[in-house]
Amino acid sequence: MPTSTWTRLSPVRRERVLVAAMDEFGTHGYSTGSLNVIAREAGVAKGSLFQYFEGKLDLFAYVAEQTSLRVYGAMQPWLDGYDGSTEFSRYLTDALEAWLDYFARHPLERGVTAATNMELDPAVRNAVRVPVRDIYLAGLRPLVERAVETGDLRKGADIDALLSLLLVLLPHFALAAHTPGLEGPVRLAGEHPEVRRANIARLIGPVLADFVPKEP
Amino acid sequence: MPTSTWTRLSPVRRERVLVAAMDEFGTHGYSTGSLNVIAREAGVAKGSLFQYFEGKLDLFAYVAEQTSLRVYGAMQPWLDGYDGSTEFSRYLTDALEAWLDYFARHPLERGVTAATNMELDPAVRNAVRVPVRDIYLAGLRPLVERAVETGDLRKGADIDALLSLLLVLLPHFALAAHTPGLEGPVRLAGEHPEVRRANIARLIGPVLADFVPKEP
DNA sequence: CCTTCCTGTGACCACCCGGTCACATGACCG
DNA sequence: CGGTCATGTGACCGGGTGGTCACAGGAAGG
Repeated sequence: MPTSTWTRLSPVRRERVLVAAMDEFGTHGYSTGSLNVIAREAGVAKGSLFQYFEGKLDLFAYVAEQTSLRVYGAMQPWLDGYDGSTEFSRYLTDALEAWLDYFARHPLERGVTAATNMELDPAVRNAVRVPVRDIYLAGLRPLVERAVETGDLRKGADIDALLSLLLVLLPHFALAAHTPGLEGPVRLAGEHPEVRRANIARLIGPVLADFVPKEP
Repeated sequence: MPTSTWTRLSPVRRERVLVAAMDEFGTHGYSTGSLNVIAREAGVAKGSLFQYFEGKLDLFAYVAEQTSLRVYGAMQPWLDGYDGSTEFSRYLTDALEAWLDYFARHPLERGVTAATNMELDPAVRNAVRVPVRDIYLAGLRPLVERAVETGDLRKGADIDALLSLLLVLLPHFALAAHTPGLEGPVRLAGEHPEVRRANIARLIGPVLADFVPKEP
């Protein structure tokens, strides 16, 4: 948790520090990220960082939390906007396209998401990855449950299984296009938007097939 | 690539260095892993490491390659053993159970696999993750193609899509049970083997549903 | 005016890093 | 024996790390 000094800070100074930290941690990860660099890029003395946060881990946890809130906020219209008026697999393809676009256009958030997902140290992961997963779950579960209620997903569908699969696929989709070695034969960084959209459908379609109602 | 000195080394000494490096990199990852620790744990002078490898990255790449070969070798019976005599989803569930067991019983290989998958630095990923993905693909594609030939998977199934999904799910399955924040609601670290097996089927079943022949 | 409190600062600390290199050891060979 | 070569060693190097702390500046309030 940030100190009370941090909360009293001028918004511009806060933003400068936050952006510098997102950039550094997002580019180099937690352990390799440097507080010296963050302070320099933010135009702030290193000592100041320790007046705002308890230490490196505290700062990283704050950065991860703020980032996931930004991402969550950007996707909120999609989470709220599902009303069963379109087929669920069509809706999900649209949402994933927006999801990919968001990370393509927000490299800072993408970097921090990558750093959060790829952190190895269990202590750091517990401080950072576990809370983020719970934020994802809190957003996705109501959506899926609503889709089952409206009959857009099959009654009796294994909701937990679908959520588990989405929790694997969402970060993958967000990062695969920009992370060497993550992409399989079906590419998500294709030049043409139409190709990319078709490929999203190729990947998510089969996963959903067992969850949608069977055609009579 | 290791130096010629390395190849001339006594097997015991090679193994001591390899194990120490797997342990250190597997526990702390590439950038945080320490050559000092590796040398100490292997009972070898630090200078010797630089006679065996060009530097830290060369050693890590070697460790990653050897590890993926060990893993590949352990799964080879499964890759070769598929003969279409059992339903494909049943076969894959069995294979994934063996996959999970292997990593549960081989913490060194699991650690290195995690470090390989979670490395953030693009230069390191290109040296390490991309080759490993190609090894996976080279093992999986023939298997899937064979299953389509035997009719165990639907004719005209989108093989590339299935491979892409497997490339996401396999490392996830290997690591989720031991990595905080990776597991979704359907847990793979369940105490009872039967529960774990059922959960594997809950996750892989829906993914395969669209690829198997439709029941008449 | 002085005092008090909050905030900002960067030199400084102990520590660890990857990498180097001058030297020791010892096997092999003429 | 002496000479050569491959190998092993660890002190040493420059550099970067997270974190600390004595001090400076300035606003508020008496």
